[in-house]
Amino acid sequence: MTFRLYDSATQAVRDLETVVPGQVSIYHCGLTVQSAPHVGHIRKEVVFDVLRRWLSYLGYHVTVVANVTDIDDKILTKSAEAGVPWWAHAYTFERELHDAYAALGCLPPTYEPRATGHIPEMIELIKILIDRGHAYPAADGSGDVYFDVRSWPEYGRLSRQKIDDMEPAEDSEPRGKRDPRDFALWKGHKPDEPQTASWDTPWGRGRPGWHLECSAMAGKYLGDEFDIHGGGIDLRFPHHENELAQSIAAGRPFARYWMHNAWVTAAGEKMSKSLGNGALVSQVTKEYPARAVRFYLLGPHYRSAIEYSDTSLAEATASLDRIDNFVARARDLVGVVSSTVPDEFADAMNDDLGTPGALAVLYTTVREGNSAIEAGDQEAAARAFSRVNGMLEVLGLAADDPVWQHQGGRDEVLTSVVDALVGELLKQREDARARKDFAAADGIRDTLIKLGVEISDTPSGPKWRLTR
RNA sequence: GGUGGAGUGGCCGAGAGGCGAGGCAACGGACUGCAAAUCCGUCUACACGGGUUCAAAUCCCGUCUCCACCUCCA
Repeated sequence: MTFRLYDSATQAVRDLETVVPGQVSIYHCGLTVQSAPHVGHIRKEVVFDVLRRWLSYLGYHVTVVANVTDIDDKILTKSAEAGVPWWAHAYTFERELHDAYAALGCLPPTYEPRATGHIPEMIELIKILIDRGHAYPAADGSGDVYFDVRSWPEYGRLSRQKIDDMEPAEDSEPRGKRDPRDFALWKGHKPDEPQTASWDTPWGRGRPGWHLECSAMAGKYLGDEFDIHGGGIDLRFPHHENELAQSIAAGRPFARYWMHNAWVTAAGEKMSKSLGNGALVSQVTKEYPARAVRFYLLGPHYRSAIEYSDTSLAEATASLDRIDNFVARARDLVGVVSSTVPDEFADAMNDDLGTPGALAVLYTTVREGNSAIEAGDQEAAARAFSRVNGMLEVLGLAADDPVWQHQGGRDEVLTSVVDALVGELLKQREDARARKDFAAADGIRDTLIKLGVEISDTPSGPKWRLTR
């Protein structure tokens, strides 16, 4: 079975047919580094990380590009308010973005270009558009350069809107536009903006428009035609519509598939900074294990909205805990095994990245594995263990995946010391149990539980594991 | 006004004409000194009103409610 993906442009699930056989090129719009990322932002990173891992598992050579928008209106406004240079502001939150996606076990993109590093590519693209009659410098001499939507009959194709049905922009000072829906490719420098935030062009000093940079960078790193263009569903219009128009109007075939993830909601409403309901990644990963947060984000399908709540996070933590518990028991019984992936899991993943179905297979396999352990069936336990390993690896949830190693707590030396200490206490507890001094035995157990060590009495003696 | 999406059992969340996704919680049982963990079992749902069909959560018509995009947004 081949990998199939829902393409927002055609509103259909289609078999993945890549530009170059055996290779997949993916561009997903990164963040504007203007403030700290919340769970909603990071959902996109996790979704595309799993996509990338799955395609790699299928044998594709995957190239992922995610840009960093390090210059825009908000960055200029906020940095001015904070009294720091705009680029310092941008770097600060770029680092926070990196911390956030690393915290959730996301591999860094193959290339992560910054908008400000690609001004020449953008200027070149604007030239092509002007030459072809699809762009023009603003009539008011502001230095703005606009895309002429009326010159491009297909404008609105991606979001299936007709130009005349769209609400005209509200701010609408005409600003030298031919049509209110024309969007800025380039923004002329304004006197109150820092000189460092503008570059020379044939049309005067200025800075990039948001839409243009993605077209320019996608073209540079992935070529004129590439496979998958992704981002949050809220980017479909205007951002992706505009990217598509610019790129195709410039003679580039651009993306074959458009993949959009739904948002994270809080109390039913889209998580966003302006509503003040954004749960910061840095905060959430303090309250819940980072792997559990990732697990939570993979529970619903990527095209469904996902509700953020303490209940959901607590549930995800409990569920992952159960899986981890199986992994620990299985490793204890059968040692290290190889990794495989069950067919049903592969089917679910191949069907538009169906993580909910894939997780159902994971749970089922865990139950089968636990049953096998109960029954003392080593062979069946090993089989289940190897499948669980394989599934966890593909989902980026394997506890021993290098992406999690940087988050403390599982240091080897520390673990061996704790192991010895807990072992000593368990020996004392066993002695107490042997002389039927259950009060003393339970006292030791209660202490350990309080410290985050869970005890299980098994036929082969007591076992322990960390619960946090 | 235009475009897109949603309403599923106590809660979360899949599915998208027929064979009970799954998880969490709860309860009952097995196991245990007691627990924990684990396993087995119970909880048979699809906003509302019509219709099509041998068969509808799924298709069609209508109604209600909610969310999102059309302005910066993952």
